[in-house]
Amino acid sequence: MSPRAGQTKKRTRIQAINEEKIVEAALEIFATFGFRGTTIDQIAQKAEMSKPNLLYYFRRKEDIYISVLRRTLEEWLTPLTALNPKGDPLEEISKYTALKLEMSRKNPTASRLFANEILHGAPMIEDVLKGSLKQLVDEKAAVIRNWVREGKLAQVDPYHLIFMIWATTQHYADFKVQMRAILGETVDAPDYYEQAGTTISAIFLEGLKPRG
Amino acid sequence: MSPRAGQTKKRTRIQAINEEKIVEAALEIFATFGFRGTTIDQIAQKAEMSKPNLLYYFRRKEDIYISVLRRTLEEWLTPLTALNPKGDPLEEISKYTALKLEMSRKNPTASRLFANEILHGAPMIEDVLKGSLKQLVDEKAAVIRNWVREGKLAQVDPYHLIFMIWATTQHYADFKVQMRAILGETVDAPDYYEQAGTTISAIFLEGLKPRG
DNA sequence: TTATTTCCTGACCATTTGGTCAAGTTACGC
DNA sequence: GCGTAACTTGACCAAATGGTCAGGAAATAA
Repeated sequence: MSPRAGQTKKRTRIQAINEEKIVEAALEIFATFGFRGTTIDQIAQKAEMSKPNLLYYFRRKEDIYISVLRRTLEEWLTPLTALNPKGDPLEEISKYTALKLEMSRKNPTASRLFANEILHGAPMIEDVLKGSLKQLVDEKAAVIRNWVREGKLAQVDPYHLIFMIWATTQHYADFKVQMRAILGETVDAPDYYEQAGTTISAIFLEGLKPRG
Repeated sequence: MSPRAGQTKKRTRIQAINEEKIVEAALEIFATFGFRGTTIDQIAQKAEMSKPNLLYYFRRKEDIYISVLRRTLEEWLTPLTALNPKGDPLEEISKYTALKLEMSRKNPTASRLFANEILHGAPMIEDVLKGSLKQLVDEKAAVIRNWVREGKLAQVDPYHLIFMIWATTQHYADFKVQMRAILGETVDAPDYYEQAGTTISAIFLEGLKPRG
């Protein structure tokens, strides 16, 4: 019988290994070529197995894609959960921004996969976006709104602030090709993301106005 | 004889009309489905002509894509050229940011097309990125660097600042689906981009630190 | 009007690709 | 070791799709 990946039946040893190999291979291919641009053969080759064998674990191309997406999305949201209402506002936001930037550095592929899906209208994960994502963001937006109310932050809209942090940090994964075209190999140097962090942090905290 | 779109031969009246129709239709389809995800038939249908007829004007799918991309890219870069070295720094940057945000509002399709191309490694426009784009950005980065040196701006890296402005403003086109999932129809209300502009502007100028 | 160039189309083709299947092979519980 | 369930594969299929082509229709120059 076919194993029906995703369902929680007894997963055999080989099943666990192969599903992992497939999903890992698929992440990179999908992120590079998009859903339509990816062929099952490509994934199979990267995962070092035959196409029919891959299809034994995931009946449809779409199943692989969704599997990869959900895993990625979960990982992608984790940093926001760590935003602590009891912590120091500026410090919490700084930490969150740094964490997101670090993720763009360490796992740009995941960011690109996600960006690609959103860009094309998020047909496969609309429910997650309107569900757990919305819930989490609403919750954290309320936290930020409180901080503003208490005078611990400048008067800003919490949602737009969150979007701005996402945009800024994910840009370093999604648009790295453009950055490399402009800056050359600099973008691959070890201190590039450090500089980015410094600049981003400075602007978020102090703004562009010069201070005496 | 085939008309060879893009070359400057005598373009007949009908040729001009149809090429325009094709490119316009293609922009939307490509932005939504990506290069591989788009079929010539889709474009032909949207442009209200038969597939062979479309292929009479553009011999290959790739030709249409490149044509659309170059036109978009050009339009996309224009605002940066307006950054005036003699103007007031904070005001110039504010104006630039507002202009980019306005473009995201008015022409999100173009932004998404461009984002998609970069995301997939910019295989078709690498030369433009490393050429005219780089040149323009280098030039404007020097302007910003001067402003910083003269103490008219806080100490920030000009390139990272430019990237941050791009990221923030384009996010409102590229990730609008995500925003809509979180905020609902709010994002389609007339004052949504106004709020965005206010928040972005506030943060870029003043930062998040509360002021007495 | 007529000749010629441009424009347009239905029919067609080759390739790619998602997905199936029958039949073998391997792993594993007993 | 043995039987069964899990795993693997080559061969195959149907649909989708990029692109061609011969010939007809329309525009336009003479």
